[in-house]
Amino acid sequence: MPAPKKPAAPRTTDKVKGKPKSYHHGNLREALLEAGLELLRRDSAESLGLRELARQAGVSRTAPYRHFESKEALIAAIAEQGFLRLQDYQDEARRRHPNDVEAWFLEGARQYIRFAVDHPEHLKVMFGPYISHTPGHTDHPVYAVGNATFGKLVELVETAQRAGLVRTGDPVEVSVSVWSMLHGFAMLMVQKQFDFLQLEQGRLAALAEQAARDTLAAVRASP
Amino acid sequence: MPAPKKPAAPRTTDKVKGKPKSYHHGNLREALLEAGLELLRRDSAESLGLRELARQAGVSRTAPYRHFESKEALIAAIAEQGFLRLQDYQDEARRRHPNDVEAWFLEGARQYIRFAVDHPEHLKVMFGPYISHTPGHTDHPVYAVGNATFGKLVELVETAQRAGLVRTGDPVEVSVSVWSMLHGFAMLMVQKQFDFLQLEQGRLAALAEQAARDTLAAVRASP
DNA sequence: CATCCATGTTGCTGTCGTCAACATTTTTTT
DNA sequence: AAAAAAATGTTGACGACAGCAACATGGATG
Repeated sequence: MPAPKKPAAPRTTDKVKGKPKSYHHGNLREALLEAGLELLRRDSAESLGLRELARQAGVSRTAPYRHFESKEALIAAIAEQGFLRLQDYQDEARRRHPNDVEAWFLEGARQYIRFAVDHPEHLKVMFGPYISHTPGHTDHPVYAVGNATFGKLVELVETAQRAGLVRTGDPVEVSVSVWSMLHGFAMLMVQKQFDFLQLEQGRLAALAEQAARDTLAAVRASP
Repeated sequence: MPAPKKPAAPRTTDKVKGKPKSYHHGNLREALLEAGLELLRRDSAESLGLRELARQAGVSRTAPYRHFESKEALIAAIAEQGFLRLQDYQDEARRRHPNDVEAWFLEGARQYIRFAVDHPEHLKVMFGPYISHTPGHTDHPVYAVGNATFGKLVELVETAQRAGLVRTGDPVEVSVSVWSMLHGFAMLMVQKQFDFLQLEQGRLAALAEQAARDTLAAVRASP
């Protein structure tokens, strides 16, 4: 009874050292995505390069091209992960408050910010200038996933409208305002643009809570 | 009566062609900034490189280093210009409605978005990931100018608070919400993130106006 | 077992940012 | 006015990068 399959990684975890002589990596694609996130977390910027990633994965410089068409494609793949994770965060908000639209809305806003706090590197890649938005590139999966994420927001807004919580009108228009507020706060925070305010410990959390509440206030139905 | 001084540019405007044999450019610093904006406008992205700029200015590759310490310093200088211009836009809002706080506030919001529409390349550079926010870099003039820009917003908020238009509380906290909303909308727009909504002609302007109104709603004093 | 094909490698080209050393022009000092 | 100093521009070089082409390897499939 020979082992029928070996889908798992033959290489366990060898970032740089330890080369178990296998010519094929076995799990390079995921290893590259993981290394990419790791790099973004540490170096926090542009420095992310295919060669560097290859090095981290213990593989040769052009090996990544067997799994990603280009550097941009790799970054787009990471962004795609990010959108999926953000959707998880949103689902969690809905799960916590299935019967209270206002609580759901507020928690959704908090969860957006929480996602930014937990995964800043994902957010930077999702909304940074790395992914080209020129027509022709828009067939990459990341766009579909991004759209779906926005779609979830629109659903929430529609529900909130039906409940009389949020002002009437084109739900997409309302959603754009909501998105703008949360996106703006999250990006400014993640990019450390609030640092010059010299906020004391715990003050940022208060700001985040206020931003969440203000997001609702921005689109709340007038009484 | 010999001409006492020649502070103006001996080279008029020669982007690539026409080399009036002068060894010194005479106005390289500004020429580089201008060329940088031009490049950002066209190529709309990362492609901005010191060598390319030097080429555009009709000068040799490392000449820019006599005026900017590094690529990042040049970008920071462009960003600085941007903040100053944004302040002009804000001053205009104040000038238009000196005696009506609500109109001033709304116009200020509109002017922020208008700045984004008129000068997207500036905005991208001001808030893109090009300028390092790690401690040690924060001595560049761009930070002071950026702070001053935020300070103007805080002033407006304080005035609006005194007039009973905007909710009480730490004006900085309120300002952060206002900034987040406008920044979020402006950045999403400039980065073409609304494109997937397939907005019809003129629809974006409606979205912008709504965003401006929602910004006020977000922090309005409860009646 | 022979073949195919996905995967990984080495070699190369053209680009970039930046440093060092040198050249030229302008300004300041003697 | 001559000489020294400062500002500005140039060429050469280094290391790093993205990406292409040609080649190598080894597991999967007949």
